[in-house]
Amino acid sequence: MGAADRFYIATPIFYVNDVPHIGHAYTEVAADVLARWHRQSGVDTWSLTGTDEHGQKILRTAVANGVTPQEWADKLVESAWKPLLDTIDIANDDFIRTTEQRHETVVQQFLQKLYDDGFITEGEYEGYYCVGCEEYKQNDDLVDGVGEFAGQRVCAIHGRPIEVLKEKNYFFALSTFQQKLLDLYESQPDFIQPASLRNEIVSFVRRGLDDLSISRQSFDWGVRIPWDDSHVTYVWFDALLNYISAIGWGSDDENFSRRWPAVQLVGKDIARFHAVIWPAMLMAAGLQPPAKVFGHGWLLVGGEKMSKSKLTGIAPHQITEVFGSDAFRYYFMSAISFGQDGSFSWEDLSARYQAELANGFGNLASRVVAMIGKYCDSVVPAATDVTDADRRIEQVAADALAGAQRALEAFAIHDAIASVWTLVDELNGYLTEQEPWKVAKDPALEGRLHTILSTAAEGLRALAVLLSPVMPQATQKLWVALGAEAALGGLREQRIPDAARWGQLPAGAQTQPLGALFPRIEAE
RNA sequence: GGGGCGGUAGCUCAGCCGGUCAGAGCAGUGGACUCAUAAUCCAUCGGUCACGGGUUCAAGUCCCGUCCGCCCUACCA
Repeated sequence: MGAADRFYIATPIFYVNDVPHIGHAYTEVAADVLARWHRQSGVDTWSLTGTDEHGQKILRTAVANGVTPQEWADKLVESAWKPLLDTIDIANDDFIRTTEQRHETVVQQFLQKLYDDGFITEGEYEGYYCVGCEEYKQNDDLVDGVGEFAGQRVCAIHGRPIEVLKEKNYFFALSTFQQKLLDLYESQPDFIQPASLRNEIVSFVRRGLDDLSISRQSFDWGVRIPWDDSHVTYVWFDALLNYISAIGWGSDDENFSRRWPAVQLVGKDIARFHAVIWPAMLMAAGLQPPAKVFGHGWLLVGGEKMSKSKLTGIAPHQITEVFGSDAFRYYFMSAISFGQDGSFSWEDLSARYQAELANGFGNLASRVVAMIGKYCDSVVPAATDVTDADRRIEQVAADALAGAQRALEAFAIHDAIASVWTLVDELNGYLTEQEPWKVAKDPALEGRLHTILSTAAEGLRALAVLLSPVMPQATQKLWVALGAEAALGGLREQRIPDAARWGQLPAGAQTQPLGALFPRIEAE
């Protein structure tokens, strides 16, 4: 099976201790739209997401809450992360947790293989250790001391001097992969996208790589190092392996070779792990690197990256409760150039909802379905008197599809939506020009009336298919209202490449009343 | 300190290799229309493309400098 026939997309897995915010949701929605689009294009598609549950932070919060780390993780997965996927209507094929047996087994197998092949060596890790926190600190976590500790670097949390501690660690020979990585970036220029991120990564790798410490001795919430159970695996090394553990590496070779390699969708902050460490790990194990690492931008609130400490973090449900999940998906996918940072504001969301969804697409659906109800007894009419104006709609639909496919290939989700939207705009203009409400008054023009409404209904049929990956709920309602569910089968079974083929919605299909797809939202 | 990205109409942003590139959407204004969620359609107002130099026949578009903003600098999408 060729690369074009299959599509495996993976999101980063959520660190369970985080609080879900719209940034997490943004990544998920993007992956979901890409997956749904490919699936409906007839591509053998698999989409994966999940949770990252090991590490000291989780251990500590679990202890603070008086439960075991596993219980703590279980609780967060069920109360926060799986509900997030429902909130934004994600249709993932699998959900992997790093505490699952299927994952831990793979981590150990993988480590053992690298160890046996000489890619893992013993070394000594030297770091700043805060006794209060009971953990090693990065330089960022330190501040200048005051008072009796003036002149020293101290822990930002405890304000006390840190100790320099040494610990035996196992190291992954990352440094030996520098040239191989550079060769990869060179031979596969779109391995890292967008280009700005690629440049960043390339120059980072050129500066040289250190071996990576991949084990910890100071706590025990993690996957045991198979040949030395006094160590647990470094969380990132553990977490990255989810992308292959979930598809059966080491246990189901057939499925593994069917799915791998993956497109990795990541926030640009963790691109380094995915575009440097991860491919190196795979190379060490003799596996193909990911197909692509695509780094999307940040959601900015008030011009700055969202953050909890600045209280700009927004929970996805705050948005979906007001506007619905379709609007959430549409807004972030259409308003932001995928790959670049984008501003979020309630005002912008609200304005676009009103202008584009309620007044644009939603109202178009309303007026067409209402006219078929009113002038044609709720039966889709036949196009018997076709003019250039009607053919033009057909052409716009074909162009919209072609443009969307081109854009999607390049992961330009916003451009794909814009291309589809040309059909929304064209249909609204078409109705205004054709004035079916006037044509309806003259019995002699019945053929034209039917043709106009048939064309409009057919256009809506195409829109329902093309927009279903972005707005599964509204398009489903429209699909049923058009009588398409009964006449053509389920919306999800419709093939995107066929979406612009005219004349699919048969004359005689029974339409049903359609409530507002995107009801007006009164100002709060 | 080093690195990245950005500064284009009131707002959010397109503008790839320099030559209809001064644009889109929204907001504003005027008009048309009534099938529809007072919605749609047409027209229109609006910018010395951050600032200063330079290269060029020609520069938002390349080069240098300055100012401003954001981000990264090994474990936050």
